[in-house]
This record gives sequence, C-alpha cells and structure tokens, in this order.
Amino acid sequence: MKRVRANPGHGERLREEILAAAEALLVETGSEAALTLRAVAGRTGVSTPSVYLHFADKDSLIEAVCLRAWNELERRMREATRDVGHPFMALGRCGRVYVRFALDHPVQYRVLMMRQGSGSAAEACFGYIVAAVSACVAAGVLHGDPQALALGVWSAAHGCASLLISQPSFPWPEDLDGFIDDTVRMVGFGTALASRLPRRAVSTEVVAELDALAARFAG
Amino acid sequence: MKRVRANPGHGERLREEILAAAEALLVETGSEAALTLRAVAGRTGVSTPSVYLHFADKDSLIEAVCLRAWNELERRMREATRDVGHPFMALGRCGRVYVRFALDHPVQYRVLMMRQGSGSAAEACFGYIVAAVSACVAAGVLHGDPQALALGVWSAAHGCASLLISQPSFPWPEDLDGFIDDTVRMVGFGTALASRLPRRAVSTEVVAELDALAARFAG
DNA sequence: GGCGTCAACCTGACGATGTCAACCTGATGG
DNA sequence: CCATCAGGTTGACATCGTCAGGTTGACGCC
Repeated sequence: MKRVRANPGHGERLREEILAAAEALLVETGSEAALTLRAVAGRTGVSTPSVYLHFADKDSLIEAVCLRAWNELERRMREATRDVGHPFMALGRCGRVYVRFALDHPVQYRVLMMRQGSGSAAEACFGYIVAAVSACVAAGVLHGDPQALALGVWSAAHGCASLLISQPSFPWPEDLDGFIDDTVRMVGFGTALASRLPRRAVSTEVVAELDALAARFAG
Repeated sequence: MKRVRANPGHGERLREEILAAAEALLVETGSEAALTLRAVAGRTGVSTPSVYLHFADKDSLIEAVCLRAWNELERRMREATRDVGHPFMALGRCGRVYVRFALDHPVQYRVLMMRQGSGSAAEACFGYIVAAVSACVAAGVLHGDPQALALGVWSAAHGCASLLISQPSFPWPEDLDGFIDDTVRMVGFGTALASRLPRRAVSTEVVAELDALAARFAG
C-alpha cells in the first residue's frame, strides 16, 4: 500500500493511478455513490486531498473517469461503419454498436448520459448518429433534415440503452441482441417511412397499406 | 415559521406538510442534491429528525415525493385513450401524453426513471403502454408479443423524454410538440412495419418499396 | 558540497449532511 | 388528578467534500 513519491516531472503518474482506482471502484460497486474521495485515495495509497492535485473536485474526477470509456465508443463506431456497403446498413450497425456499448459500460453511460449537465459525451454520441444519418440522406434513403432525423433515432437508441440499464429487473427478452436488433430495425423502418410521408397522412390509412407491402417479403 | 404540534390522531398532517415542502424544494431547485433533510424540516417549521417520523430515510422521502406526480400520469393516460376510435390512434396519443408528462415533471421523471432501483413507477408506465399496444394487437394493426412490442415503443418514448430532460442544451426543434409528434409517428409506423416483416427481410429492399407506398399519400 | 527552490505530497481542520438514541410535553382516557 | 402515549425536540456521531498550511526530498547553481 505504500507509495513512493514521484520524482519531479512525473507528477502525472498519480493522475493515472487515481483514474484507475476510481474506475475500478466505480465498476466494482456499480454506483457512483460508493465512489468516495477517501476510498479512491486509500486505494491509490495516497492521502485524500492529493486528489485535488489533479482534479478540481469530485465531479471532475467522475467525469474524467467516465469519459475514458468514450474512446472505446469511437473505436467501435469507426470499426462498425467501415467497409459497409449501404449507408442504411451502416446506420443499423451504428445503432447496435451504440446500445451494446452502453450495456458494456452501464455506470459510465448512466453518469454521463442520464444526469443533467456535462453534454460533451452526449455531443460525441450525437455526432456519430448525425454522420450515419447524413449518409443515408445523401443516398436518398432518408429524407429531411439530418439533425432532426438523427435526434429521432438517437432518442430511440438512447431509450433502449437507458431502460435496459436503469430497469434491469424488467421482462426483457432473454435474447437481448435480438431485441436490440428488432428495435434498431423498427427505428430504421419507421424513420424511412415517416420521412417520406406528409405529416397529415392518416396513420390508420398508412398502416392499411403495409399488409400488401409485407406480403411481398413473406417468403 | 412556528408550528403548533398536531393533536393526537392527526399525525399524518405533518407527513403531508413534509411532502409539500420537499416537492416545492425539488421543483424550485430542479435538483435532488439540493433536497436536504434540514432544508425540508426548516421549511416545514419542524426539527430535522422529525422527518424520520414519517419516512424511513431520505430516499424514501424523495421517492414518495416523486411518486405523487404519477397520479397525474394515470389521469392523463386515461383521458387520452378515452373516446378514441382506433387503438392505433390511442397508442399515438398515449406516446404524446407520456413524453409531455415527463417534460412537465422533469425532476420527478429523472429521479424515478433515470436512476437504478425503484421500479414501481416504471412498472406503471410500462403497464399503460402494454395496454395500448395490446389493443393494437387485438385489432390486428400490430403483430407479435404485446410485451415485446411495448418494450420497443416504450424505449423510444422514454428515450425522447429522457434526452429532452437530460440534454436541454441540444439543438431540439423549436416546435417541441411537432418533434414529439414526429417521433411518435416514426415509432408507430416502424413498429407496424417491422412487426409484419420477417426478421430476414433485407432492410434496403424494404426501403426501396417505401417510395411507391409513399407516392400514394403525396397529395 | 552546501543551499535555495520548487514540485509532490501530508496533516489537521471546518462545515455540511444523514442518521440515531435519548429526552421532553401536552392532550386524553380512566 | 395522574399515568400513558402520540408527537415531537435536543444533542450527538460518523462520514463526506474541501481547504489552508506544513513537510520532504530531488535538482540546479555557485
């Protein structure tokens, strides 16, 4: 537990150690309430106020810890949308990767996305979706303002991830990936259809036309 | 500020006063961090530990406060789905009312729906959606397991509400009700279409058919 | 080789908060 | 008139985030 003081010029080492300890505590306990500055300092082998050498306050520490996961989101997003033939397929992959990422980092996602404030993480998420949606608009598969469309599909993806995280005791299908898939397809089809219908189209009349369309894919 | 002690048999009066004070504090500050037991007690004109006469701990108080709003959700839901001809229309109204409710009670919605635990409020929400979806399935406008379908549309509605609450500084359309409308229609159409397509239907082929369908509603 | 200086950390404390044990008080039934 | 008990209060404790000020050891400089 004893720690040797870093030599001058290597003060940043403590910052990394604190981040690692805080991340471990956060993931182990699954709750940011258990993340105490004293616990973090103790696990790092350092005195409590030393945390303030590298982080302005507790919230800054928590935010820095959670933001680390977003690097992985960026990597997954880039990998998912690379070498995909059609932008609409890429958008689907984008949605699946997004929800999967949230489920793989539930604490970080909850802290950065399900509380007031911050915003930088949310902006990153939104950016990825806007890019994927813009490609679809450019390809003519979606119609309208990319930002507005992206807000819609982002809402659905975030809602799916958010509910899965905050309500784990719900009757979610045991095939989670299948459910995510269904939700993503639902959003994709819904956006595609709604984006080419006038607002005044009567919902029931539209739905009545869907049976004939679906019959063509029955086989 | 001075309070006269309640006569025996009227101890429940303090409970109501505490709830009212806590609710006011919560709504005024917009954050549950500012909800201090001492502040609540002070505003009620009572000593701090007296809160424990009616609430087991701080979390119980917060939960009780936020749950009060759910009475209004139930009322709005019942009113929205009453005297609506088609169940698909009713489902749409249900979604709009849901998001509107969340925006009208952002703190309560965040506390009960965007944190771990609790669940009773979420179960109520889910119940309303399942009912509306079940009616659509019974009417043949949606196909499949009502619970699974409901989880999908609930995800989207919750995501819309959740993002609007937690990221108010985003470029949301200035016509918020219009955006909510678009999202609800998107989810409705998407669920209707996806629920009658086999999982193996290729997305791009499906989208290709939508133009012809949309042409019929162009006028 | 002594010496100042500065980065890197520690000690001790403060105010605020949730919570508990123990005490008080005034209306009420017998 | 008195015991009882509902309806509170007082005082304290542990824990938390945070800050002011002290300590220590490496390194450049004369």
